[in-house]
Amino acid sequence: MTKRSNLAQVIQHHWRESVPDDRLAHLIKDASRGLGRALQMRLAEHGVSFGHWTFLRILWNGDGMAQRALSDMAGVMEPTTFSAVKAMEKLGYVERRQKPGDRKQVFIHLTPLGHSLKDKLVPLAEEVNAIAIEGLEEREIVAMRRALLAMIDNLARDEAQAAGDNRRIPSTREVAGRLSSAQPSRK
Amino acid sequence: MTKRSNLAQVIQHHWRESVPDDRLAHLIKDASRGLGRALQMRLAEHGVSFGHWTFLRILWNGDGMAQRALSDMAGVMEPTTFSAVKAMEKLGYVERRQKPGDRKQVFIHLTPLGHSLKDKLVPLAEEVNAIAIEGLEEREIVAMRRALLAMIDNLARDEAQAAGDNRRIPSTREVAGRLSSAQPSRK
DNA sequence: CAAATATCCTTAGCCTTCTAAGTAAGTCGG
DNA sequence: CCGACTTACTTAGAAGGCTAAGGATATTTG
Repeated sequence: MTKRSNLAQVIQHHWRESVPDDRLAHLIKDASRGLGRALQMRLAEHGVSFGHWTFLRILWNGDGMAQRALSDMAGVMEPTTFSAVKAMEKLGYVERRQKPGDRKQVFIHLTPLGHSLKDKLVPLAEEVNAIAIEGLEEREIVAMRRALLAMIDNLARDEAQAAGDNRRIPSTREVAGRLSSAQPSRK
Repeated sequence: MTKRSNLAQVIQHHWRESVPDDRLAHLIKDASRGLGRALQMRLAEHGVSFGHWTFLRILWNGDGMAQRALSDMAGVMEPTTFSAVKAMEKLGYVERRQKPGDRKQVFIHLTPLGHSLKDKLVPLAEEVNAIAIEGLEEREIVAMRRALLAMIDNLARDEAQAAGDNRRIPSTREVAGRLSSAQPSRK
Protein backbone atom coordinates (compact mmCIF):
# COMPACT_ATOMS: atom_id res chain seq x y z
CA MET A 1 0.00 0.00 0.00
CA THR A 2 1.69 3.16 -1.17
CA LYS A 3 1.76 5.84 1.46
CA ARG A 4 2.75 8.65 -0.82
CA SER A 5 0.42 9.94 -3.43
CA ASN A 6 1.46 9.65 -7.01
CA LEU A 7 0.36 13.21 -7.28
CA ALA A 8 3.81 14.10 -6.08
CA GLN A 9 5.31 12.47 -9.13
CA VAL A 10 3.00 14.29 -11.43
CA ILE A 11 3.84 17.58 -9.76
CA GLN A 12 7.45 16.83 -10.23
CA HIS A 13 6.96 16.19 -13.90
CA HIS A 14 5.17 19.43 -14.36
CA TRP A 15 7.88 21.26 -12.50
CA ARG A 16 10.47 19.80 -14.80
CA GLU A 17 8.63 21.03 -17.79
CA SER A 18 9.22 24.54 -16.54
CA VAL A 19 12.97 24.11 -16.17
CA PRO A 20 14.61 25.06 -19.43
CA ASP A 21 17.69 22.86 -19.51
CA ASP A 22 18.01 19.11 -19.62
CA ARG A 23 14.30 18.45 -19.25
CA LEU A 24 14.42 15.84 -21.94
CA ALA A 25 17.13 13.90 -20.14
CA HIS A 26 15.02 13.72 -17.03
CA LEU A 27 11.96 12.70 -18.92
CA ILE A 28 13.90 9.84 -20.44
CA LYS A 29 15.30 8.87 -17.08
CA ASP A 30 11.83 8.88 -15.54
CA ALA A 31 10.36 6.82 -18.32
CA SER A 32 13.19 4.37 -17.92
CA ARG A 33 12.67 4.06 -14.21
CA GLY A 34 8.94 3.75 -14.64
CA LEU A 35 9.36 0.92 -17.11
CA GLY A 36 11.89 -0.69 -14.82
CA ARG A 37 9.66 -0.53 -11.79
CA ALA A 38 6.66 -1.87 -13.68
CA LEU A 39 8.58 -4.88 -14.93
CA GLN A 40 10.36 -5.41 -11.63
CA MET A 41 7.06 -5.59 -9.77
CA ARG A 42 5.84 -8.30 -12.09
CA LEU A 43 9.06 -10.27 -12.16
CA ALA A 44 9.21 -10.22 -8.39
CA GLU A 45 5.94 -12.16 -8.26
CA HIS A 46 7.77 -14.95 -10.06
CA GLY A 47 10.85 -14.67 -7.90
CA VAL A 48 13.01 -13.26 -10.66
CA SER A 49 15.05 -10.13 -10.15
CA PHE A 50 15.14 -7.35 -12.66
CA GLY A 51 18.88 -7.69 -13.09
CA HIS A 52 18.57 -11.27 -14.22
CA TRP A 53 15.89 -10.51 -16.75
CA THR A 54 18.39 -8.57 -18.83
CA PHE A 55 20.56 -11.61 -19.27
CA LEU A 56 17.85 -14.21 -19.51
CA ARG A 57 16.20 -12.52 -22.46
CA ILE A 58 19.48 -12.60 -24.34
CA LEU A 59 20.13 -16.21 -23.49
CA TRP A 60 16.65 -17.30 -24.56
CA ASN A 61 17.50 -15.93 -27.94
CA GLY A 62 20.46 -18.26 -28.18
CA ASP A 63 22.71 -19.35 -25.31
CA GLY A 64 26.22 -20.72 -25.16
CA MET A 65 28.14 -17.53 -25.82
CA ALA A 66 31.17 -16.48 -23.81
CA GLN A 67 30.62 -14.32 -20.79
CA ARG A 68 32.23 -11.40 -22.50
CA ALA A 69 29.95 -11.63 -25.51
CA LEU A 70 27.01 -11.70 -23.13
CA SER A 71 28.25 -8.48 -21.56
CA ASP A 72 28.42 -6.82 -24.95
CA MET A 73 24.93 -7.86 -25.86
CA ALA A 74 23.54 -6.71 -22.56
CA GLY A 75 25.43 -3.46 -22.87
CA VAL A 76 26.96 -3.71 -19.42
CA MET A 77 30.50 -4.06 -18.10
CA GLU A 78 31.98 -7.44 -17.32
CA PRO A 79 31.73 -7.27 -13.54
CA THR A 80 28.00 -6.74 -13.87
CA THR A 81 27.66 -9.82 -16.01
CA PHE A 82 29.96 -11.75 -13.77
CA SER A 83 27.94 -11.23 -10.63
CA ALA A 84 24.61 -11.72 -12.37
CA VAL A 85 25.75 -14.96 -13.98
CA LYS A 86 27.17 -16.18 -10.70
CA ALA A 87 23.88 -15.49 -8.98
CA MET A 88 21.88 -17.14 -11.74
CA GLU A 89 24.16 -20.13 -11.57
CA LYS A 90 23.39 -20.45 -7.89
CA LEU A 91 19.69 -20.20 -8.68
CA GLY A 92 20.07 -22.96 -11.22
CA TYR A 93 19.14 -20.86 -14.24
CA VAL A 94 22.46 -21.17 -16.05
CA GLU A 95 25.61 -23.24 -16.21
CA ARG A 96 29.12 -21.98 -16.83
CA ARG A 97 31.11 -24.31 -19.03
CA GLN A 98 34.60 -24.33 -20.46
CA LYS A 99 35.66 -25.88 -23.72
CA PRO A 100 38.63 -28.26 -23.66
CA GLY A 101 41.67 -26.44 -24.94
CA ASP A 102 40.43 -23.05 -23.83
CA ARG A 103 40.90 -22.29 -20.19
CA LYS A 104 40.16 -18.63 -20.64
CA GLN A 105 36.64 -18.24 -21.87
CA VAL A 106 33.56 -19.28 -19.93
CA PHE A 107 30.48 -20.14 -21.93
CA ILE A 108 27.06 -19.54 -20.50
CA HIS A 109 24.35 -22.13 -21.06
CA LEU A 110 20.76 -22.13 -19.90
CA THR A 111 19.55 -25.01 -17.77
CA PRO A 112 16.10 -26.48 -18.42
CA LEU A 113 14.88 -24.35 -15.53
CA GLY A 114 16.36 -21.25 -17.12
CA HIS A 115 14.71 -22.12 -20.39
CA SER A 116 11.37 -22.73 -18.75
CA LEU A 117 11.20 -19.21 -17.38
CA LYS A 118 10.78 -17.77 -20.83
CA ASP A 119 7.13 -18.62 -21.24
CA LYS A 120 6.28 -17.15 -17.88
CA LEU A 121 8.35 -14.01 -18.06
CA VAL A 122 8.13 -12.78 -21.63
CA PRO A 123 4.40 -12.03 -21.34
CA LEU A 124 5.14 -9.80 -18.38
CA ALA A 125 7.42 -7.62 -20.46
CA GLU A 126 4.85 -7.53 -23.20
CA GLU A 127 2.23 -6.46 -20.72
CA VAL A 128 4.38 -3.63 -19.41
CA ASN A 129 5.10 -2.51 -22.93
CA ALA A 130 1.42 -2.53 -23.78
CA ILE A 131 0.56 -0.49 -20.71
CA ALA A 132 3.32 2.02 -21.35
CA ILE A 133 2.37 2.75 -24.93
CA GLU A 134 -1.36 2.78 -24.38
CA GLY A 135 -2.94 5.66 -26.22
CA LEU A 136 0.08 6.23 -28.42
CA GLU A 137 -0.13 5.75 -32.14
CA GLU A 138 2.18 3.39 -33.95
CA ARG A 139 3.51 6.36 -35.89
CA GLU A 140 4.51 8.12 -32.66
CA ILE A 141 6.29 5.06 -31.36
CA VAL A 142 8.24 4.59 -34.56
CA ALA A 143 9.26 8.23 -34.45
CA MET A 144 10.31 7.96 -30.84
CA ARG A 145 12.36 4.87 -31.51
CA ARG A 146 14.13 6.60 -34.36
CA ALA A 147 14.83 9.66 -32.25
CA LEU A 148 16.14 7.57 -29.38
CA LEU A 149 18.46 5.65 -31.67
CA ALA A 150 19.80 8.90 -33.06
CA MET A 151 20.44 10.17 -29.55
CA ILE A 152 22.18 6.98 -28.54
CA ASP A 153 24.38 7.24 -31.61
CA ASN A 154 25.19 10.86 -30.91
CA LEU A 155 26.14 10.09 -27.34
CA ALA A 156 28.23 7.06 -28.24
CA ARG A 157 30.17 9.18 -30.68
CA ASP A 158 30.73 11.85 -28.05
CA GLU A 159 31.82 9.25 -25.54
CA ALA A 160 34.30 7.67 -27.90
CA GLN A 161 35.74 11.05 -28.73
CA ALA A 162 36.08 12.03 -25.08
CA ALA A 163 37.91 8.77 -24.44
CA GLY A 164 40.49 9.79 -27.02
CA ASP A 165 39.32 7.05 -29.26
CA ASN A 166 39.44 8.70 -32.63
CA ARG A 167 38.28 5.80 -34.71
CA ARG A 168 35.20 6.70 -36.61
CA ILE A 169 32.11 5.25 -34.97
CA PRO A 170 29.80 3.80 -37.56
CA SER A 171 26.13 4.49 -37.26
CA THR A 172 23.72 1.78 -36.21
CA ARG A 173 22.37 1.57 -39.70
CA GLU A 174 25.78 0.92 -41.22
CA VAL A 175 26.56 -1.85 -38.80
CA ALA A 176 23.19 -3.46 -39.28
CA GLY A 177 24.11 -4.28 -42.84
CA ARG A 178 27.19 -6.16 -41.71
CA LEU A 179 25.35 -8.44 -39.33
CA SER A 180 23.27 -11.47 -39.94
CA SER A 181 23.10 -13.96 -37.05
CA ALA A 182 21.48 -13.39 -33.69
CA GLN A 183 24.79 -14.10 -32.00
CA PRO A 184 27.38 -11.71 -33.37
CA SER A 185 30.80 -13.13 -32.62
CA ARG A 186 32.63 -9.83 -32.34
CA LYS A 187 35.42 -10.53 -34.86
CA MET B 1 41.53 5.26 -23.08
CA THR B 2 38.68 2.89 -23.73
CA LYS B 3 39.77 -0.66 -24.27
CA ARG B 4 36.52 -1.91 -25.71
CA SER B 5 35.26 -0.69 -29.00
CA ASN B 6 31.99 1.14 -29.12
CA LEU B 7 31.22 -1.12 -31.99
CA ALA B 8 30.07 -3.62 -29.42
CA GLN B 9 27.42 -1.21 -28.26
CA VAL B 10 26.23 -0.62 -31.74
CA ILE B 11 26.00 -4.35 -32.37
CA GLN B 12 24.03 -4.70 -29.24
CA HIS B 13 21.58 -2.08 -30.39
CA HIS B 14 21.10 -3.76 -33.67
CA TRP B 15 20.54 -7.06 -31.98
CA ARG B 16 17.88 -5.50 -29.81
CA GLU B 17 16.08 -4.23 -32.82
CA SER B 18 15.60 -7.82 -33.88
CA VAL B 19 14.04 -8.89 -30.61
CA PRO B 20 10.33 -8.37 -30.84
CA ASP B 21 9.37 -7.59 -27.26
CA ASP B 22 10.37 -4.75 -24.99
CA ARG B 23 12.82 -3.19 -27.45
CA LEU B 24 11.48 0.23 -26.72
CA ALA B 25 12.14 -0.14 -23.02
CA HIS B 26 15.75 -1.01 -23.69
CA LEU B 27 16.18 1.83 -26.10
CA ILE B 28 14.93 4.21 -23.45
CA LYS B 29 17.18 2.67 -20.86
CA ASP B 30 20.19 2.99 -23.13
CA ALA B 31 19.44 6.57 -23.98
CA SER B 32 19.09 7.30 -20.30
CA ARG B 33 22.39 5.68 -19.48
CA GLY B 34 24.09 7.42 -22.37
CA LEU B 35 22.86 10.79 -21.19
CA GLY B 36 23.87 9.95 -17.66
CA ARG B 37 27.37 8.93 -18.63
CA ALA B 38 27.89 11.99 -20.79
CA LEU B 39 26.89 14.34 -18.00
CA GLN B 40 28.72 12.36 -15.34
CA MET B 41 31.97 12.59 -17.29
CA ARG B 42 31.66 16.36 -17.43
CA LEU B 43 30.57 16.83 -13.85
CA ALA B 44 33.46 14.70 -12.65
CA GLU B 45 35.89 17.22 -14.11
CA HIS B 46 34.43 19.72 -11.67
CA GLY B 47 34.43 17.30 -8.76
CA VAL B 48 30.67 16.99 -8.67
CA SER B 49 28.97 13.60 -8.63
CA PHE B 50 26.05 12.79 -10.83
CA GLY B 51 23.88 12.02 -7.84
CA HIS B 52 24.31 15.50 -6.45
CA TRP B 53 23.46 17.20 -9.71
CA THR B 54 19.89 15.98 -9.45
CA PHE B 55 19.38 17.85 -6.22
CA LEU B 56 21.47 20.90 -6.97
CA ARG B 57 19.49 21.76 -10.07
CA ILE B 58 16.30 21.76 -8.02
CA LEU B 59 17.79 23.86 -5.28
CA TRP B 60 19.16 26.43 -7.72
CA ASN B 61 15.61 26.94 -8.82
CA GLY B 62 14.63 27.88 -5.29
CA ASP B 63 16.05 26.41 -2.08
CA GLY B 64 14.74 26.21 1.45
CA MET B 65 12.18 23.48 0.98
CA ALA B 66 11.79 20.55 3.36
CA GLN B 67 13.76 17.42 2.66
CA ARG B 68 10.63 15.58 1.78
CA ALA B 69 9.55 18.15 -0.77
CA LEU B 70 13.00 17.88 -2.29
CA SER B 71 12.52 14.14 -2.62
CA ASP B 72 9.24 14.66 -4.41
CA MET B 73 10.70 17.12 -6.83
CA ALA B 74 13.66 14.90 -7.55
CA GLY B 75 11.37 11.92 -7.96
CA VAL B 76 13.35 9.72 -5.61
CA MET B 77 12.60 8.10 -2.27
CA GLU B 78 13.53 9.80 0.98
CA PRO B 79 16.54 7.67 1.85
CA THR B 80 18.11 8.65 -1.45
CA THR B 81 17.61 12.32 -0.69
CA PHE B 82 18.76 11.85 2.86
CA SER B 83 22.12 10.40 1.95
CA ALA B 84 22.71 12.82 -0.91
CA VAL B 85 21.88 15.81 1.26
CA LYS B 86 24.10 14.51 4.04
CA ALA B 87 26.96 14.12 1.59
CA MET B 88 26.38 17.56 0.12
CA GLU B 89 26.28 19.02 3.60
CA LYS B 90 29.68 17.52 4.28
CA LEU B 91 30.94 18.99 1.01
CA GLY B 92 29.64 22.38 2.06
CA TYR B 93 27.08 22.72 -0.71
CA VAL B 94 24.00 22.84 1.50
CA GLU B 95 22.88 23.46 5.07
CA ARG B 96 20.11 21.66 6.90
CA ARG B 97 18.09 24.01 9.07
CA GLN B 98 15.10 23.67 11.35
CA LYS B 99 12.48 26.28 12.02
CA PRO B 100 11.68 27.10 15.65
CA GLY B 101 8.42 25.44 16.55
CA ASP B 102 8.87 22.61 14.07
CA ARG B 103 11.16 19.87 15.17
CA LYS B 104 10.07 17.56 12.43
CA GLN B 105 10.94 19.05 9.11
CA VAL B 106 14.43 19.82 7.94
CA PHE B 107 14.80 22.60 5.41
CA ILE B 108 17.56 22.49 2.85
CA HIS B 109 19.39 25.67 1.98
CA LEU B 110 22.21 26.24 -0.47
CA THR B 111 25.45 27.69 0.81
CA PRO B 112 27.26 30.32 -1.26
CA LEU B 113 29.47 27.51 -2.53
CA GLY B 114 26.44 25.52 -3.55
CA HIS B 115 25.03 28.51 -5.33
CA SER B 116 28.27 29.20 -7.12
CA LEU B 117 28.29 25.80 -8.79
CA LYS B 118 25.32 26.72 -10.92
CA ASP B 119 27.20 28.82 -13.44
CA LYS B 120 29.81 26.15 -13.92
CA LEU B 121 27.53 23.15 -14.08
CA VAL B 122 24.45 24.22 -15.98
CA PRO B 123 26.37 24.73 -19.23
CA LEU B 124 27.58 21.15 -19.01
CA ALA B 125 24.03 19.85 -19.02
CA GLU B 126 23.19 22.13 -21.89
CA GLU B 127 26.16 20.82 -23.81
CA VAL B 128 25.12 17.22 -23.28
CA ASN B 129 21.62 18.01 -24.36
CA ALA B 130 22.86 19.74 -27.48
CA ILE B 131 25.06 16.78 -28.38
CA ALA B 132 22.30 14.29 -27.78
CA ILE B 133 19.71 15.98 -29.94
CA GLU B 134 22.09 16.90 -32.74
CA GLY B 135 20.50 16.23 -36.08
CA LEU B 136 17.01 15.96 -34.66
CA GLU B 137 14.36 18.42 -35.64
CA GLU B 138 12.50 20.44 -33.07
CA ARG B 139 9.32 18.77 -34.20
CA GLU B 140 10.74 15.33 -33.43
CA ILE B 141 11.86 16.39 -29.99
CA VAL B 142 8.49 17.85 -29.12
CA ALA B 143 6.84 14.63 -30.28
CA MET B 144 9.24 12.53 -28.24
CA ARG B 145 8.66 14.60 -25.14
CA ARG B 146 4.93 14.21 -25.52
CA ALA B 147 5.21 10.47 -26.02
CA LEU B 148 7.49 10.09 -23.02
CA LEU B 149 5.12 12.06 -20.81
CA ALA B 150 2.25 9.87 -21.92
CA MET B 151 4.25 6.76 -21.10
CA ILE B 152 5.21 8.10 -17.70
CA ASP B 153 1.57 8.84 -16.98
CA ASN B 154 0.49 5.41 -18.12
CA LEU B 155 3.05 3.75 -15.91
CA ALA B 156 2.28 5.88 -12.88
CA ARG B 157 -1.36 4.95 -13.20
CA ASP B 158 -0.47 1.28 -13.45
CA GLU B 159 1.79 1.53 -10.45
CA ALA B 160 -0.82 3.21 -8.33
CA GLN B 161 -3.35 0.59 -9.28
CA ALA B 162 -1.00 -2.27 -8.50
CA ALA B 163 -0.37 -0.74 -5.10
CA GLY B 164 -4.09 -0.95 -4.38
CA ASP B 165 -4.29 2.78 -4.46
CA ASN B 166 -7.56 3.29 -6.23
CA ARG B 167 -7.63 7.03 -6.18
CA ARG B 168 -7.82 8.40 -9.64
CA ILE B 169 -4.45 9.66 -10.80
CA PRO B 170 -4.82 12.95 -12.60
CA SER B 171 -2.93 13.46 -15.80
CA THR B 172 0.04 15.77 -15.94
CA ARG B 173 -1.94 18.28 -17.88
CA GLU B 174 -4.68 18.48 -15.28
CA VAL B 175 -2.23 19.05 -12.49
CA ALA B 176 -0.35 21.66 -14.45
CA GLY B 177 -3.37 23.90 -14.30
CA ARG B 178 -3.44 23.71 -10.52
CA LEU B 179 0.14 24.77 -10.08
CA SER B 180 1.73 28.16 -10.18
CA SER B 181 4.91 28.57 -8.12
CA ALA B 182 8.18 26.78 -8.74
CA GLN B 183 8.00 25.33 -5.26
CA PRO B 184 4.77 23.42 -4.95
CA SER B 185 4.04 23.05 -1.26
CA ARG B 186 2.22 19.77 -1.48
CA LYS B 187 -1.04 20.74 0.27
C1' DC C 1 -7.67 16.05 26.35
C1' DA C 2 -5.94 11.54 24.90
C1' DA C 3 -5.51 8.09 21.65
C1' DA C 4 -5.06 6.91 17.01
C1' DT C 5 -3.17 8.24 12.76
C1' DA C 6 -0.24 10.44 9.60
C1' DT C 7 4.05 12.52 8.37
C1' DC C 8 9.01 13.28 8.32
C1' DC C 9 13.47 11.96 9.03
C1' DT C 10 16.70 8.27 9.86
C1' DT C 11 18.83 3.64 9.82
C1' DA C 12 19.89 -0.72 7.84
C1' DG C 13 20.57 -3.48 4.20
C1' DC C 14 19.93 -5.04 -0.56
C1' DC C 15 20.24 -4.61 -5.81
C1' DT C 16 22.32 -3.03 -10.03
C1' DT C 17 25.86 -0.96 -12.00
C1' DC C 18 30.31 1.07 -12.40
C1' DT C 19 35.64 1.80 -12.08
C1' DA C 20 40.05 0.20 -10.88
C1' DA C 21 43.02 -3.20 -10.43
C1' DG C 22 44.55 -8.11 -10.34
C1' DT C 23 45.27 -12.76 -12.32
C1' DA C 24 45.48 -16.13 -15.70
C1' DA C 25 45.68 -17.48 -20.44
C1' DG C 26 46.28 -16.91 -25.28
C1' DT C 27 48.95 -14.50 -29.19
C1' DC C 28 52.56 -12.45 -31.73
C1' DG C 29 56.96 -10.23 -33.21
C1' DG C 30 61.65 -10.98 -32.96
C1' DC D 1 61.26 -19.99 -27.83
C1' DC D 2 60.44 -15.66 -25.13
C1' DG D 3 59.03 -11.46 -23.69
C1' DA D 4 55.37 -8.08 -24.62
C1' DC D 5 50.94 -7.36 -25.57
C1' DT D 6 46.10 -8.45 -25.41
C1' DT D 7 42.08 -10.71 -23.84
C1' DA D 8 38.90 -12.87 -20.40
C1' DC D 9 37.55 -13.48 -16.17
C1' DT D 10 37.70 -12.17 -11.27
C1' DT D 11 37.94 -9.27 -7.05
C1' DA D 12 37.21 -5.12 -4.37
C1' DG D 13 34.97 -1.20 -3.46
C1' DA D 14 31.93 2.72 -4.35
C1' DA D 15 27.74 5.26 -6.21
C1' DG D 16 22.99 5.59 -6.66
C1' DG D 17 18.76 3.85 -5.98
C1' DC D 18 15.27 1.03 -3.50
C1' DT D 19 12.37 -1.32 0.39
C1' DA D 20 11.47 -2.16 5.11
C1' DA D 21 11.32 -0.69 9.41
C1' DG D 22 12.08 2.52 13.45
C1' DG D 23 11.71 6.77 16.18
C1' DA D 24 10.00 11.29 16.81
C1' DT D 25 6.76 14.71 16.08
C1' DA D 26 2.35 16.73 14.31
C1' DT D 27 -2.39 16.31 13.45
C1' DT D 28 -6.86 14.50 13.72
C1' DT D 29 -10.55 12.52 15.96
C1' DG D 30 -13.35 10.25 19.51
